[in-house]
Amino acid sequence: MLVKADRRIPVEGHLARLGGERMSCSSFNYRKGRQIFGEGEEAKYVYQIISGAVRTYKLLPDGRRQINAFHLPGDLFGFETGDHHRFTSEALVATEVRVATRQTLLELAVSEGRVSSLLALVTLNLRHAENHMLLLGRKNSHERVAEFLLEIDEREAHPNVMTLPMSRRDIADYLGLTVETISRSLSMFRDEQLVRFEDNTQRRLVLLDRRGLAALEASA
Amino acid sequence: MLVKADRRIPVEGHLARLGGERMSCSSFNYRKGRQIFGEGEEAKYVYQIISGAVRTYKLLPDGRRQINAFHLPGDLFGFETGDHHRFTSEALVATEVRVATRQTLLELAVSEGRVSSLLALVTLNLRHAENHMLLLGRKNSHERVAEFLLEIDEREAHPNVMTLPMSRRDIADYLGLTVETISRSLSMFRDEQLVRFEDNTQRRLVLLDRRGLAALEASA
DNA sequence: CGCCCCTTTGAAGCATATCAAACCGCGTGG
DNA sequence: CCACGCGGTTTGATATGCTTCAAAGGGGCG
Repeated sequence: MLVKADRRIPVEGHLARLGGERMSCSSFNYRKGRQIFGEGEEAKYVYQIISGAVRTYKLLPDGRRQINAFHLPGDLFGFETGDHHRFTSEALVATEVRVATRQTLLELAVSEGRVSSLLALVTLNLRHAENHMLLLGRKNSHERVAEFLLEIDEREAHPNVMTLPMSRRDIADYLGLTVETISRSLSMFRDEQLVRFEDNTQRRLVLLDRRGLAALEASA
Repeated sequence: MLVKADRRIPVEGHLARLGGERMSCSSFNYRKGRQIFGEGEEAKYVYQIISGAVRTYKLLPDGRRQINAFHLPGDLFGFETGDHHRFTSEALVATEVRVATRQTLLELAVSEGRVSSLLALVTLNLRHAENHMLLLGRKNSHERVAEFLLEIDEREAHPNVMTLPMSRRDIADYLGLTVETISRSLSMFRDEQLVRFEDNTQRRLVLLDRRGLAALEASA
C-alpha cells in the first residue's frame, strides 16, 4: 500500500493536528521534476502535499534507483527521527506542499504529549515498507504491477478513471523491474480486459476488473 | 542492517528501560523451529531475546516466504502499534526470551512520557526496512550476500569466527533468492579468498577480507 | 554409529533484463 | 492552428542471471 493519510481529515488539518494549532506552516511550490530534499541532507523540514505528487528514493553509486514511496495529496513526508534525510524527494508533477520545521514539530509533539501521533506516522511507513519487502523479494512482475494498480486505485478512492502521476520508469523503480517489463504487464492486462486506457493516453486508465487484478496480485 | 539493540545496554535493562522498572517480565524458552507468534494473531506480548535467535516472516498463500528480519540477543521484537502481529515469528535455535505484555508496555510508556522510546524502536525497524527494500529491489545476488555477511558481522561485533544461526534457506528467504544461489555466492567468496569456512562446518566462517566484501556490496 | 536433512554442485530452463527500433502523445514554436 | 521534435512508451529480438531440476556429498543430531 502507499503510505496514506487518513482521508477523512481535511488536508489543512493534518500537520496542524500533529504539531498543535500553534505550529506555523508556510506553503511552497515545486515544478515537475524538482528536488524537494536530498538524501543525506539535514532534515530541517517536514512536508505535507496539498496538491500534486512526490517520489522518494535511494540511489546506488552506479545509478540504480529504488523508489521507496509515492506521496499524494494529504500525505506527510520527509519526517525523520534522526537528523538527516534518508531519501531524496522530487516532485512528480507541479506540486504544492505545506512546510513546517521538524524541530518545531518535535518540540511541540513532546511538550504536548503528542508523540504518539508521530509513532502512528512512522508505524504507517513501516507497515508499507514491510508489505513492499514481500513484493520486492517474492512476487513476480504481473503480481507486482497488479498490486501497484490496486494500491493507486485505493489511494485515489476507486475513481472511474485512474490518473497516474508517475512515468513507467518511476513505476519500474518502485517495483524493482524495468520500464519494458512494466509496459508488457500493462499491455497484457489490456489484452486480458483487466484495464482499459482512456482515449489514447498512457497515464489515464480504467480498472475494468478489480477482482481479476486482485486474483493476479497474490496477496498474503 | 539488522534491527539491532544498543549493545552497550545490558540485555536485562532494555525492556525495563522501555516500560519503566515496574514492568513485570517473565522469561520463556523456545526450542529450535518453534513458533513464538503467528501473523494475524492478537499482539498480546512483546519479546526480547536473552539468548538464541529468531526469524520473523510473511508467507504468500502458495508458500513463498519473505523473512523480514533476524533477531539476536538483546533485540526487542513483536512490538505492534496495532492490535495484531503482522509477521510470524519462530526460533532459529533454542532461544530464551523475556516477555512483557504489550498493553502494560504501552500504558507505562504513555503514562511516563516514554513514548519516544517506542518511536525510536519503530524508527530503527523502519530504517532497516528501507535499506532492505533497496537490496531486494535493485541489488544482484553477490551484492545481497556480501551485504548480509557484513550485516551479521557487525551485529556480532566483528568476531574472528562468525556463527550463522540460520540455514541457507533462511538466508535465501531473507535476501529474496534461492538456496542454491546463496550457496553459489558463498562458494565464490570462498574461492576468491574473501571468506573461509571454519573446519568443515557450513555455518561457522571467517571474513578474510571485509574490504573486499564491502566493495562487492555496492552500498549507497 | 547411522540416518536425515542441509548443503553443494551441475545442467537445463525461464522470467526478466538488455538491446534495438518504431510509435505516438504532448509541448513547443513557428 | 499546425508542423515539428523530443521524450516516454510500446513492441520485438536476443541475452543472461537466477531459478528449477537433479543428484551427490557431508555434518550434526538422535
